[in-house]
Amino acid sequence: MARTPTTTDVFNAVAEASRRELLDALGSGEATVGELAERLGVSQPTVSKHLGVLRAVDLVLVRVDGRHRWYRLNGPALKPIHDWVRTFERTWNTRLDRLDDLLAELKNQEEEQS
Amino acid sequence: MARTPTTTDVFNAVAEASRRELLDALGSGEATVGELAERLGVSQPTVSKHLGVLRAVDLVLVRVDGRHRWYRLNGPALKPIHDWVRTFERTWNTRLDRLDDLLAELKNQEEEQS
DNA sequence: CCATCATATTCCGATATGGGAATGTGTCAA
DNA sequence: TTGACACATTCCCATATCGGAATATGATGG
Repeated sequence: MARTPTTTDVFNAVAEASRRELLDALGSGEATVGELAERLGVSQPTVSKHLGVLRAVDLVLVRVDGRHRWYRLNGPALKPIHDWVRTFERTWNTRLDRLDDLLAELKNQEEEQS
Repeated sequence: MARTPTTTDVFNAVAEASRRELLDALGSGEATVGELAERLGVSQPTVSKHLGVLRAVDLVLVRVDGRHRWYRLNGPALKPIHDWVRTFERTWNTRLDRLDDLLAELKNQEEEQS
C-alpha cells in the first residue's frame, strides 16, 4: 500500500502547505485561478491541480462565469479537523483547566458554608 | 518533487488516519508499543514506525522503562492545526454567531430597561 | 552467558505525489 | 471563423509513502 491519497479526506488535502495557502487566500473572498496563481506566485497548472484536490474533498466551490472560474472557500468542510483537534484542546489549556477546577472548588466550599 | 514528507510538520503527520488513532488512543494516558499494537489491531513494526513519525514532529513523548517504552501524547504540538482551522471557524458558526448577536442584543435591551 | 521479551530498523514492492512542460477544451471578441 | 484568453488535463520523473517480512538492538531473568 502507498500513502493515503490526497483526495481521501480533508486531513490529507490540507496536509500540503500550498493548498493551505490557497484556502487562506480564498478566505478573503472569491478568486480566479489566474488571480490565485499570481498572488501565490505559482504556475497556473499547479493552482488548477491543487484546486482539483480541494474540490474533490469539497473544500472549495466553483462558479463558472464565461471563461473564468470563480473559486470560493467552503469552510464547513474543515469542521472535521476542528472537531478532532478540539478533543485535545485541554492539553494545552491546562492552566485554564486548573483555573476552572479552582473555581469549581471554591464554589463547592461556598455552597458548603451556606 | 514528490509529496511532502510526513515528518515535515504536524499537518502531514496527522494526515494518516492510523496516526490519528494512535493519538486518540494516547488521549487516555501513557501506553506501550505493544499495548497500542493490540488495541489498534496492527502489527508492532507498524506502530513503531507511526510513532517514529509522531515523535519526529513532537506529537508524542517517550519514557524509557527497562525494555518498555511508554509513549504519551504531547497535545500542545497540535496547536498549530487548531490555530489554523480556527481562523475559518466563523464560516460554519454563522448561526451560532447570530445567536450570540441576538443574546447580546437582548442583554443590551435588558440593561437599557434597568 | 543465554534465551526471551519489547522495540526499532531495514528491505521490499505497489502506488501516489507535486511540479514543469506540453497540450486539450471551451469561451469571447473582432 | 479565427486568434487570444482562462483553465483543465496529460505526461513525465524523482521521491516518499505504508505495510509486511525479516532482522537488528537492547534489556531482563535465570
